[in-house]
Amino acid sequence: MAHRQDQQRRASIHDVASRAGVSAATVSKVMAGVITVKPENAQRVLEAVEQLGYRVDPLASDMRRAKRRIIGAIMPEFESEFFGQMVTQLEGLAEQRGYTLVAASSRESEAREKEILARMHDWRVAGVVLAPVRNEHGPAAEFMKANGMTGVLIDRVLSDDAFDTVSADSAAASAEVARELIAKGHRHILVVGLGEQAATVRARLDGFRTAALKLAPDVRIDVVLAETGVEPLRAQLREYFAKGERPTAVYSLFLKGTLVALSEFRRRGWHCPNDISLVGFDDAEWMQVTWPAIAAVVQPVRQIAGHAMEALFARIEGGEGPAIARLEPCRVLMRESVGSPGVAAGGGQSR
Amino acid sequence: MAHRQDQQRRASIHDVASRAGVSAATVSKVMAGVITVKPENAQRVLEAVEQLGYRVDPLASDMRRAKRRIIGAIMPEFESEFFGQMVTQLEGLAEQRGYTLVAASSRESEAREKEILARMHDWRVAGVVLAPVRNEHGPAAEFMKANGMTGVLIDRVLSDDAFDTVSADSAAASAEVARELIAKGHRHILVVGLGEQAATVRARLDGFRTAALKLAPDVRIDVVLAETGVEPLRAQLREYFAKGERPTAVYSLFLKGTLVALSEFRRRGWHCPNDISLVGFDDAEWMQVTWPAIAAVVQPVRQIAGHAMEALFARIEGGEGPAIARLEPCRVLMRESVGSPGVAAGGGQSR
DNA sequence: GTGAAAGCGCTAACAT
DNA sequence: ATGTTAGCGCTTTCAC
Repeated sequence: MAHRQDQQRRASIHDVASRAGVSAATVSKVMAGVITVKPENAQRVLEAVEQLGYRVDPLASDMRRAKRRIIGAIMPEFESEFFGQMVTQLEGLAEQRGYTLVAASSRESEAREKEILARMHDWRVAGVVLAPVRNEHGPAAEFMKANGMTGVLIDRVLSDDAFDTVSADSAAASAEVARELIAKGHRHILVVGLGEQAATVRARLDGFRTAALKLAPDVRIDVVLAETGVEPLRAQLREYFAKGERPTAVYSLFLKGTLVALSEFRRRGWHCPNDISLVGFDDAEWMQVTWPAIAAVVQPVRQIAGHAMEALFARIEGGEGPAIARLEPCRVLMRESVGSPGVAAGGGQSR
Repeated sequence: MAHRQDQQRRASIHDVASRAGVSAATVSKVMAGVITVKPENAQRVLEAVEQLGYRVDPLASDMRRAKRRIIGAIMPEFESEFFGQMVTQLEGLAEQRGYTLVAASSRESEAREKEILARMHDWRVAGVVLAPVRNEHGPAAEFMKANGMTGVLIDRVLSDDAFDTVSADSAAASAEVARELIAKGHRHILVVGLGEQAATVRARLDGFRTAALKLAPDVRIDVVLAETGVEPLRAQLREYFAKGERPTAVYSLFLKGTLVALSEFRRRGWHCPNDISLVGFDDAEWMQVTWPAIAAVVQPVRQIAGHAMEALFARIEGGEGPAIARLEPCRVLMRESVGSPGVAAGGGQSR
């Protein structure tokens, strides 16, 4: 059993050194795993460490180094499954390399995003994984550039010339959604999104439109894009339907949009898929247990996190070269919320 | 505009000092807002700070202090709305007091929980907000006690004699659920939960049972408690229904249980509320947009976070006295998933 | 192989 | 009011 100096001041490297009868420098070497220490001494150090319950103070240790072994992660929010999983993944990957992840939420505010980045710079983090609120051209990326910070951009980005980027292959996934909807016979489709998320929304919209028009030149694609915020989107959507528009399917480009669409369907008494079909970008656990289950594009969180960290550490360890942009393939899960127009679904809905 | 030493080594307190023609100590005082500095000098310091883009290194600054201005937060997971909101709240509250929140996920593992705590101790955090995997008696709380760490326990706890605790008033909320279900005429109710979360589950179950039996002594309450993990719960639930049991309502004591219940209903082709009613502890955004909307107990995240931080900082600032246990009142949202047995719901479900 | 010395960037006592 | 001194706990030359 290790005896600890409970409640007391924690043992420092000097305590260990004197107990082991060596210098602090030697203890430091043993802790760092340097092999040039006489086995006998190493043994005594290890014993002292055990007896005193000594542990290296990571912050003090980092003081002397150039970069601290801390990775900063900035997400637009923590409340959704996607970003929750992302943080969990990033945390694990950082840990594996002996780094600590410090995560912060920009709460969908670019101003706050920049403040957090400044704080992370103060902390002299080794690198940052930034999921920007809008896109790769925000003030945060600017700040990172201006201050020579090393970082990787993820999610709401396409590519950048200063930083590596990793995101879901929005265009390809959207094209697949288009194929599915067209194949089911949909010829009037509404796409909803948030203009704020510029590049990503563009990619998703273009990917969808291009594929859809190619397969069915006569398809009508309406677009409701709110510039900013979920509530304005709700209002615009309500207005759109109030005009009497009656698409047979809705493709939502982001999770909150899917929720808004569902709640607008509720208001009007429409059921999926009989009255209207629905597919959303971003999957969530609940989508497979509701009736009907909601079709969704599943983003490969693990791959995004993995490749982001890979790229980040490559840069931290001095990797040079032009910024690379990765697109990770998504899976499209066509569930019960999608049907064919004019064909009542069997099973679930009607009783 | 501030001129920064872009890319270069960041300005240190000495750079500022020499540029302002004062000593580092004076700069330190100015930065700390000490008023005993001659206005003229303070002015020059501020100018130098501006010109060099100087910012205090919070870690270096903390080296000299007893406690570091870091708060650790340990959550069982980041993927659910509840803990996501919790982290967001805690982050904001820590920030307000000039502290940085470092959040970590124990991934529902007590072993990992303890490891993280040890790491936080290494970091010499000023305090910890711990949402334990099981309850207040786990190895993590033990570790905190043994090492004289200051902390607050939240969520899956009731009370403790070593640490302040803050959690939802599970018993009261469950009693309200019982009242609602009994009032609707339910006399055969299934409660599902996770035994792991001992104290909390007990409180929820007892609160429910006591209230229900008081109002309707003839009520039959079945209980399916998996000891550990969601999948075993699913299996037990399946077995329960396979026996031909047919309660008119299900009360799930935690979010994942609600999802499992819904998916089991799906398997059997049961709809809420006509075939069976459902209420779950823990609300989520999607629950109000599905059809039917799912009834839920809403935990007061802000209050829990707020009071937890209040208690924590009181201790950090030397507050003595016996540990207090706070219970925060919940709201119960009875939505469409709850009906009366034998009475078909109007509107939504049938078409 | 090992230890003494010199800091990392900052703050807190103590003089002045 | 300000500067000097002495570290916080650690790592890292660089002699020995």
